[in-house]
Amino acid sequence: MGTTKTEHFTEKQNELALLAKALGHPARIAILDYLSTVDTCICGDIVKELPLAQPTVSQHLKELKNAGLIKGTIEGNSICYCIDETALQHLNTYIAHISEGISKRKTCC
Amino acid sequence: MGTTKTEHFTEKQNELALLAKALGHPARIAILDYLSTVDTCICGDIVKELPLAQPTVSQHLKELKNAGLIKGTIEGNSICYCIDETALQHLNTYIAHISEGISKRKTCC
DNA sequence: TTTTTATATCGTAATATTGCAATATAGAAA
DNA sequence: TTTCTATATTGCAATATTACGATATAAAAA
Repeated sequence: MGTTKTEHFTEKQNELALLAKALGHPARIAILDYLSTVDTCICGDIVKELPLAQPTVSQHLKELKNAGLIKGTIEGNSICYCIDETALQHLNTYIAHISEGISKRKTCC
Repeated sequence: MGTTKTEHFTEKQNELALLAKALGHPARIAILDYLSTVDTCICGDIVKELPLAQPTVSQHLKELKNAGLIKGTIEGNSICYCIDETALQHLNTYIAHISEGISKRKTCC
């Protein structure tokens, strides 16, 4: 065990879970926070900003990239990372969908 | 290691990460999906709905409850679970905040 | 070319998560 | 009370995540 039984759930449920999972670490939230406040977005700046070693930050960046939450473009020697809003909008749409669903039911608890 | 270094991040970052983490499993997304479509919300129905054993579902429900995403009320013999929208709204607010931050910067990548 | 600078990957230890059988608990029904 | 029904908890095996030192890679600078 320790393995999520993804095969039993819908593709959408799995996708949303992966997206949320990528947001489920304070370092990754901190990275998004930082990226949303700066004009330039060089990887090295993120490493300096976070209280974690460079390989650890690199790993978190990879996970955010895998989830589609950020994208990176090579800029000479270094890499420019920035937020891809599309993925975030998916989450927002989902939450809105759930809220709408609830508003159509009787409140039970 | 294996332990998240929460002490280095802000309270808000940690809270949001915990919230997102709770959403970061397809079974828990499936539970929210289900709760948003039914009027009654008896725990047993959720167990029947999900392709997981009862103890596993119970564990997922506990995590959703810990994150404040659902609440449960005792209803005689059984328990009535339902979504608490407040937590979901926190996530939505955060995403909106990030989006707003981005729109104020020059697009870089 | 050699060296520096920036980032990624590998390997690994510590810890967390997932899933379930077995069992506990507690209210309802008999 | 005894039994049934609904849910939670315990214990454990399998796997995943987090963090980082050491190392690789690759472009820039010297």
